[in-house]
Amino acid sequence: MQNTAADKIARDRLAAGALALDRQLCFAVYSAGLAFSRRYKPILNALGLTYPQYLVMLVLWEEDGGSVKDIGERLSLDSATLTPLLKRLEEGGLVTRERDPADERRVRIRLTEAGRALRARAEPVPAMMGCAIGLQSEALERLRADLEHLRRSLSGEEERGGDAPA
Amino acid sequence: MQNTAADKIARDRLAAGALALDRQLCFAVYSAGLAFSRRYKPILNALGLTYPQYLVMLVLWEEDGGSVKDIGERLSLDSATLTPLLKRLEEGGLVTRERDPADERRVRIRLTEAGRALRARAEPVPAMMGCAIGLQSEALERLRADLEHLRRSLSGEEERGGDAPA
DNA sequence: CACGATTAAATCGCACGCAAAGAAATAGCG
DNA sequence: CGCTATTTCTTTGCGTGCGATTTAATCGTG
Repeated sequence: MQNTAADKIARDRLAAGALALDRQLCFAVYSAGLAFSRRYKPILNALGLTYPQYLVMLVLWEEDGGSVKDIGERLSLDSATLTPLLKRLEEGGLVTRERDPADERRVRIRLTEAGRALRARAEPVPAMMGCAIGLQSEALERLRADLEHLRRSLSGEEERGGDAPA
Repeated sequence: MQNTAADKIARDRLAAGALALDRQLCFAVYSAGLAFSRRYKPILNALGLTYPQYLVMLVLWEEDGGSVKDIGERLSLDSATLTPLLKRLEEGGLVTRERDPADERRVRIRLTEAGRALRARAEPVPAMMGCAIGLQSEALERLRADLEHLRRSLSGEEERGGDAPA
């Protein structure tokens, strides 16, 4: 595989096409997501949480006592992911898992006292992360909103304002 | 945990704080990333690739013959992630893995004929994904650029007013 | 009430993503 | 040259994500 100059030119022209890594929105999102989780890791480590566990705790701090499915809908994760994660939170003493007496199919997740107490220690986390981001809050909010729109489009939750339903 | 109306109001005020899930940029990125990979899955399945494998192939289609480290730097993934992934691509007959004779620490990754041929089948993928996204291309590009900036900030590649070489 | 359909979790298998430790080769320095 | 430090890749272990399957409970219909 010797590369002649002509070969390289030919490859570069192809690379400039639709498959160019650097123009993939998906890669930008993927890569930013990894960067986020790496940045969060040492901070959340101090709280004894992984990044997905932190997200689950955010849900619970807003709305305690939901079922596994409820939490899954909030985060768009399914029970195959959440069940083991929630068991680890339970082992860590942050939540309890109990079958709902009114519907034994459901498992209700409730914060323990330790789980609620952890909220205070998590309070400064967003500000700490904010320092790591070089964007003004208006730009941040626009970016967040664009991503939410993107997620909705990708999930097929089209919300008509221009997107013709198939 | 009976919820009185007062409790709920108290919780909502807390939820409106910095820890509110729906105002976390990190969650928007995380969630959009998962939505992307779910959307890509059936398409890439037809090519016999996972989503991270697809990203590696994008790199190789642009620049063949790099080392594991080279690919890792392009995608910001380390060799612990890439080694097994590349072995699977090798098993699938898409790449070869050979120690570099000039430096036996390196493993050079090269596309096989099948690996190069797969490019043609991948060509329509971006257009297929484009249809799934409800944004104009200008907005898309702005979003992509914002995310790239975000990734850089998070990775500590700060470039305040241009990339200051360390 | 019976019984098939649906729903909610759990379980299993596989592929990441990464920290930590290990192995092999090279670089650097006296 | 010799020896240590560094670089590159590999391996191991753990925690996600998720498809597929299983189990148990509830729903809907007759």
